[in-house]
Amino acid sequence: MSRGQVSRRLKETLVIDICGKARPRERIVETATSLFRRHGIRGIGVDAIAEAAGTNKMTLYRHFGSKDELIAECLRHQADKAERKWADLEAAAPGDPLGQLLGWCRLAAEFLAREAQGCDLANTAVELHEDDHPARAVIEAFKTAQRDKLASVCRAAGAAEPELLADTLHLLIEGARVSRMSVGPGGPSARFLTAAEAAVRAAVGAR
Amino acid sequence: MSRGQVSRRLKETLVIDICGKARPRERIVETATSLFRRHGIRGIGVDAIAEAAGTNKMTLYRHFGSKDELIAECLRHQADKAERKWADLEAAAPGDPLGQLLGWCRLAAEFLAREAQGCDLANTAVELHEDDHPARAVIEAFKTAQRDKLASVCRAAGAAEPELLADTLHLLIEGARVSRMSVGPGGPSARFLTAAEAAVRAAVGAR
DNA sequence: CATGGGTGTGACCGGTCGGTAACTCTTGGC
DNA sequence: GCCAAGAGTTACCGACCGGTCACACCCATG
Repeated sequence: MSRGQVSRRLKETLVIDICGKARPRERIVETATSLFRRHGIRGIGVDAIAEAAGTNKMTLYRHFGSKDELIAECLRHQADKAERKWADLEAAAPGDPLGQLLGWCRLAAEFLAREAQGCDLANTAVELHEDDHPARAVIEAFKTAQRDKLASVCRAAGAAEPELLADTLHLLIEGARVSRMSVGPGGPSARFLTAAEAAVRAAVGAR
Repeated sequence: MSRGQVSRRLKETLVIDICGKARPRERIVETATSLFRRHGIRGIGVDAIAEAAGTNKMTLYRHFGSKDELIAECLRHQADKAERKWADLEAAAPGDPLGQLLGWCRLAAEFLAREAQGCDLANTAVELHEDDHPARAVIEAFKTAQRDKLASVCRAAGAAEPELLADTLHLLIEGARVSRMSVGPGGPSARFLTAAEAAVRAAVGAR
């Protein structure tokens, strides 16, 4: 009664307006990702996620089996999204690895200035404490892949020590994101771009 | 009954053997710190903390009022401990700020290799999501103070851009600690010392 | 028109959580 | 030896958690 009066058709329409996705599965992933971000993985319940996604707990469990699997799925989505960014970088500066590297620095700095949250993957790694959690493999694979991609671009750009430059840039961005969560955007993370560009310049010489 | 048979005197003795502290308040802080580290702040209950500290929930609440206040107190302890390290650094290389800076790099790298956990303060910043949580002020003050101390040493060491060097080193160590939690000690965090020393060398010149 | 897969609903389970109350016991300082 | 302060014990509260169940429902496909 009361809220249940609204016809199912109308409710779905409302949800589509809010979230832009018709199928429950994707609505759940999208909604869960943003709720995990806002409240932390342990800070939001599956019931609240399902309701916010305009569906219910049963449908959620039918799709994902457990909250832990839902977490892993959300991270997989985020990882895919991040990996697709490299294609944009290559498209923006084709055949110019140094340009791609500097583009990566600029893109990371923009994201840092715009978005309050840190990296979902890294944050989850901090929040989870079970070694066998399904999300752990996703996190490790993603972080390793990101660093390796960075290293290959550094190598192509002719850096003196490409592995060291890649690790340095990786540590800088990772540190900037976590620092932003501790002291906000006015802290050391504001100097990320300057620090990163200096590291690149030192390794490949002035442009 | 059963477990309660052991006299209070004996129980306290056992706890002293385990934890090295006689007074409940300090045992609780010590125990809570290590349990928060192992299970996460939301992953361990006050009851379990009290029991592990060889006391009980009522005593815990009489001392700290709430779990949130206990969290803040634990972080305060950790912050104090970390701030005391700077005195050791100064004592090891008195009047030699560059030596202190390199000593800081080496100390951080050693800690990184030895301890699996990241920074308790930073991890808590990631885990907590309430803006008005009592721990937030502790975290922000500590992180800011650490960066400022780093900056003053960089300045004394004659770095070309002391603020930038301090931010760079801060981002590197912060990134190394969080990276270690994502991909373990074999990842980019293993290159922290090399990257940090390179940054110092570039700003101060060869030693 | 029939059917079956995806979906919605509401109730329920056992467990855990942070926090409180009332009472007893122990101990150190006077 | 007394007494207050600190500490221990037990039970309890209401809320919420992840997860399951049985059942009704809608709608596209045949």
